[in-house]
Amino acid sequence: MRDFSRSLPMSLLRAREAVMRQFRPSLREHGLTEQQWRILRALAAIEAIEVTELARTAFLLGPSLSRILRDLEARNLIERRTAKADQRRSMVSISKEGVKLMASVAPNSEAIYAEITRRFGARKLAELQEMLGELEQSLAGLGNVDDTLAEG
Amino acid sequence: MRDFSRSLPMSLLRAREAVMRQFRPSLREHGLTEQQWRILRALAAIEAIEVTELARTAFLLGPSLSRILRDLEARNLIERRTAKADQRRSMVSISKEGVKLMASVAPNSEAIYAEITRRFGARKLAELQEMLGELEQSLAGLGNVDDTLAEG
DNA sequence: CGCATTCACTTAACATGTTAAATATCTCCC
DNA sequence: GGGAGATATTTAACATGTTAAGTGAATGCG
Repeated sequence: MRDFSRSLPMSLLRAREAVMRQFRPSLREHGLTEQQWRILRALAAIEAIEVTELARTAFLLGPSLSRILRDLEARNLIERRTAKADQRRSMVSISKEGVKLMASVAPNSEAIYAEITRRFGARKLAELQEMLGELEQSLAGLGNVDDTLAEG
Repeated sequence: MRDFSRSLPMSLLRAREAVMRQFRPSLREHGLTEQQWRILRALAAIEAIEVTELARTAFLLGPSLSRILRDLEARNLIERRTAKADQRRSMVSISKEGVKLMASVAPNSEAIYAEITRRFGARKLAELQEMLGELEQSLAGLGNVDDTLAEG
């Protein structure tokens, strides 16, 4: 069997960890996890958004998002109101406090991102992201592997 | 601020998820998580290994590994014995049952990996992994960001 | 209308990620 | 050889990942 430390999943995992390790300490100083930060950033770019759509944008599963929104709301970093037309849906938006917190984290975060870009190279970074996107695309249809390959 | 859905961490996260989504159902049928599978594969390649070294190989943090080893041992998929020379260390190895389980999962896993390679292209896959390795390398030294960039 | 179905979201249960602290053992140096 | 500090591993505590089940509201169709 192929040396698993050279497998694609491991390469992706290690690369992502190398990147995230740069951001986590700074986020932590502001009492934010990586996922909470993703949510705030997604909210900052928009007026208000439904929970399901936010899950798609921030790339979080529903249950995780549900918990995190509960906590962020308790910290007054976000606001929620039920949609008028459909009582099932709730509209989420960032609060004034949330915006303030983002403003205090963003410069640091930007500086780190800039340093990563500088070290790796802007062109290579663009190439890498292009390839990652293509990888995602090429696996997009391959949803139900177990129907075709599993047990085979 | 940069559209976060196009950021490097998100690209890496989505790409990895696209890949892992292919493997999880098959692993799940055998009662294994992604991390447990990584450990078994790491163990299969070697006679015995210390916990700390295994953590490095399987890219898991100590506390996670500690819990998982406890569970795998309870399922008789691995074996542990204390090192003679140093009572602090414990040597971990895969059990006969573990080997058997691996044998039952590996073909499926290999088939999925082959299909991913086919779809994305073997050459591009090699290029991608090369770039991921370079990214990791370029951030290797950048350990203590908060000493140089944070609060700046 | 009425009710089965679908939908949006949450809760539950268990596994892992992450940091800090605890525990046990070993090493070194006086 | 004895105690301070280092090391290997585990435990604790809290946050998220993952799948299944629950809850309440909307929808469709007889």
